[in-house]
Amino acid sequence: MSKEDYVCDCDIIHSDVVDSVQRNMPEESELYDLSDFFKVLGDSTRAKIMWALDEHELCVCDLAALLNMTKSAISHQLRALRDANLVINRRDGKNIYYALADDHVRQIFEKGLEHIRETCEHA
Amino acid sequence: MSKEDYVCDCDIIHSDVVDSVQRNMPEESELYDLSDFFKVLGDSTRAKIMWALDEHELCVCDLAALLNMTKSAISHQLRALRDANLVINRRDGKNIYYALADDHVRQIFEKGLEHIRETCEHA
DNA sequence: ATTATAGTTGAGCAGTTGCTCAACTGTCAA
DNA sequence: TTGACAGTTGAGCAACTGCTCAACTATAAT
Repeated sequence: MSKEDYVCDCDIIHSDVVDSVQRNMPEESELYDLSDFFKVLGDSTRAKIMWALDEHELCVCDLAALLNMTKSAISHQLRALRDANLVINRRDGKNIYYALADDHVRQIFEKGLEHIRETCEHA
Repeated sequence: MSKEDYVCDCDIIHSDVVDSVQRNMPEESELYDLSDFFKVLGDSTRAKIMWALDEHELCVCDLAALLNMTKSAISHQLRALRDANLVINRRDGKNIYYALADDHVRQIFEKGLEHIRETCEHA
């Protein structure tokens, strides 16, 4: 790959380091999936839903009442969370109950909370 | 708060559980900060930058060459990462070197990677 | 001083996202 | 079977986001 092939508008300063990092780089698709994962947590409505489900299994109506939003709005966000495998659901009669998908998700979510609490202290 | 004050378009199914979760709910601002934190990681360009900086301290030009993007585009994203306290920088002559802010950030980022790798296996 | 390169910044545009609205399905009770 | 309520879905709109472009600052070399 010659210099002309780069969109990059500068000389390469540390080509040895860049090459080394380049070689270790995960697949494009993997970092894409990773950012998609964080993107789902990166909305305050979904963060609230995640926090609530971390406390207790809840149905759509419960979440709508808790966050004072419509069932539709909640349902749209739950779909995003389901698609990202962050929550699971089960039907019981007319209600559909949602819960966090697994402990891994719980850990990341709680570690995030820890982080911002620490950052606030130091700021 | 009477039922009429709710935007929510449904009866409250489990008012006892909802009340209990409501009481434990962190401040609005805290969950807002948390989602902002995840939002910053929720973009593939920023995820790539974070991954690269997890490997090695790099200057803006290095990152531009590595991701084949303009300095401007990289700089804009680095600003977002700086504002969120995810990276730090130091000037050395004409170059400004960026690195991950702390181990906490590193842990969350790496835990996220673990998670999506596991999820892919199971899917 | 002048020039060159590293990096930042603000405006602007195209693409994305979150909510609303209305129409729909699924389950239960009378 | 009919009505009521839980939940989902797709279109549409307003707000937001990431990149480009051009103009800017900062440092170093001549």
